[in-house]
Amino acid sequence: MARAAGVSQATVSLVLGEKWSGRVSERTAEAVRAAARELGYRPNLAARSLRLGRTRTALLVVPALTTEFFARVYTGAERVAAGHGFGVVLYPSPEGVGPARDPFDPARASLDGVIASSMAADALAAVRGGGLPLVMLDSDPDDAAAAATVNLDIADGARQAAAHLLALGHRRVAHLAAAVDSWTFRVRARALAEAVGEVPGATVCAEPAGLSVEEGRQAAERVLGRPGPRPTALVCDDDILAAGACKAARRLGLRVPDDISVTGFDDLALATAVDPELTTVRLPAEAVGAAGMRALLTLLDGETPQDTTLPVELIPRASTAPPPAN
Amino acid sequence: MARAAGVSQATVSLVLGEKWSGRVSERTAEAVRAAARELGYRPNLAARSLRLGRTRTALLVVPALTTEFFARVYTGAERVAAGHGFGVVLYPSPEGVGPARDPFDPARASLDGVIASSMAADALAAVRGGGLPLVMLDSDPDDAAAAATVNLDIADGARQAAAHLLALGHRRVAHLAAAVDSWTFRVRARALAEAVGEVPGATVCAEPAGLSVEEGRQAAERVLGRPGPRPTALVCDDDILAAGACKAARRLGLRVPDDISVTGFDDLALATAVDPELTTVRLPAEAVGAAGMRALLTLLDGETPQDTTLPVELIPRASTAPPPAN
DNA sequence: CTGAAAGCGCTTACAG
DNA sequence: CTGAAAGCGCTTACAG
Repeated sequence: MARAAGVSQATVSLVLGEKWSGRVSERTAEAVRAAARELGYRPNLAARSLRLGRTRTALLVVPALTTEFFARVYTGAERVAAGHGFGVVLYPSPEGVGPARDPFDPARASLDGVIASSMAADALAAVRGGGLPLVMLDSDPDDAAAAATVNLDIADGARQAAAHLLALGHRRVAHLAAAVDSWTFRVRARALAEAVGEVPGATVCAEPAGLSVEEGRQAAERVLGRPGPRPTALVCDDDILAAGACKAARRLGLRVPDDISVTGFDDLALATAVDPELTTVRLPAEAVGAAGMRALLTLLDGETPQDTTLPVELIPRASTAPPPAN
Repeated sequence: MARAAGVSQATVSLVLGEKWSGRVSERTAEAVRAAARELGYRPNLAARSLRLGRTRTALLVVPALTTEFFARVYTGAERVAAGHGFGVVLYPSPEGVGPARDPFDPARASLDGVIASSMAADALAAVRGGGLPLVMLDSDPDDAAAAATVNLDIADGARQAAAHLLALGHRRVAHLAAAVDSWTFRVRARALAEAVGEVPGATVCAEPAGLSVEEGRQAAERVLGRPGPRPTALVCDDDILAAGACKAARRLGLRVPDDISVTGFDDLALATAVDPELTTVRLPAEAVGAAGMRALLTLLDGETPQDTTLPVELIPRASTAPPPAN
């Protein structure tokens, strides 16, 4: 205890907590700071939490940390949290096999709030009822369980992709749809269908695919191998799927983008690692995390955060071109 | 407090802490459990930490969370931690611009130990001197600061890549070397040079590259565009660099693997997302995280963990082949 | 301007 | 077998 080196416990707390102005003399304050520096003193957070009844810790529930996208969401949330003396604890859904873990051990009891992605619905179910303030990410804004929602303008992104392809002259588009029952993917499907439906003679058909390169490749091979006129463009629900679609095209002897155009969603590093580089809808993952954390902080302040919808942007690259003359 | 619903505080603590056998009657124990269930009682972790002087929290220091590799390291560490009632807090090094954050705010004071990657050296410097138990990942085993080290057999991986290429008939290999001053990359360079040096007439030249697809591409273009006999194989320090190398080859009109072979390190999802799929040295990232956490737990038990070296495996895929006849 | 005291919710000897 | 009490290190009224 820094008390040994000067004054009383209360004074130390005041000075180090920046609440001393007009209550402690400048001389004393400086003495306290010097002693703290000397001793390398750090306040005990457990004691502070106990006293304050808050832990300044948030739980981020994500489907899996091994995907670049959610790693970035975390990064954004964490940065904002740090600026407010908050910490973010991750709760990645148990992926694959393995015993389901208790999300509250050891987190729950020392949590102030939860930020959750709609894709981590299962994990979230365990957290529900905790009565903790909840901010949902990329989710149905009408979900009553969430005190606030931070969304991406996903529908607009799907429309931008459709408009890009339509303007290029494509009329037969296939949608490689993520086989995940989540609000964000339903929105993509609906917006895409509507946008394409507005152009006479244009059609979309949807093909479900698990979220992996391999399953994307298989789904694309199904679509492209089907009898009847072949689609000239593949709109994929994310970049991973799009990478799989490109592999499928190549296997079938089709060139991207000359014979078939491909678009993705996310703009992961993968989008520019593959060749040709992917035309994709960039989702500002870090901004999502940051906005989620801000909303949670607002909630903890007893105020009502505004629902946010972040804009989204199509990045045209080398995987799209006019359809083959034929 | 569950006390209201039954007995004394001490009894509740004993029962819920599974320390009651022979000290509390079965009847009382059951009554306590029932009451806890009823009230949805959760012990306050801050109070427990304060009392026990331990927080059951570890800090994982990594260079950046946005890379799939470290996301997996975290996943492994987290899984082990959870099995022991421990939490893992991430401290990603400040990447790019932005104010350097204080790694101790709010983590430090409530940390029991640190697990750190050698690639996060800068961030670690801030943590040093904290006097916390430290487990280093993929680092120089002679580093005195670490109480334990968890390593990958990186040298063997480099040797496997070299042997694979040499067996295929390659004699001129170039090394796209990560431009990061870290033990793990120095080991790769040395092991590769030694392995190639053992074969008469075989040569390696190293070309530094920043760890991105774009910088990998540029470095590969420098190597391949140089006057004199062109290398027939490119050994890259990671998969990202290898993806860049493949793009460079294609830009120069060279086919992978017919004209030039490429290998990577890591075996990220990226390795099979690109076309052709990458021959690469698979590093068991999750196992590294898990072993790191186990070592830290051993340390916290007052025992001395053994240094670990995890085996590594070359995965031959489509980016390597015999050199062109010529 | 500064200090003594209470109390946050636990766990762990110590009595009984 | 069970309870009363101390104490972990803070912060915040409350005195002085």
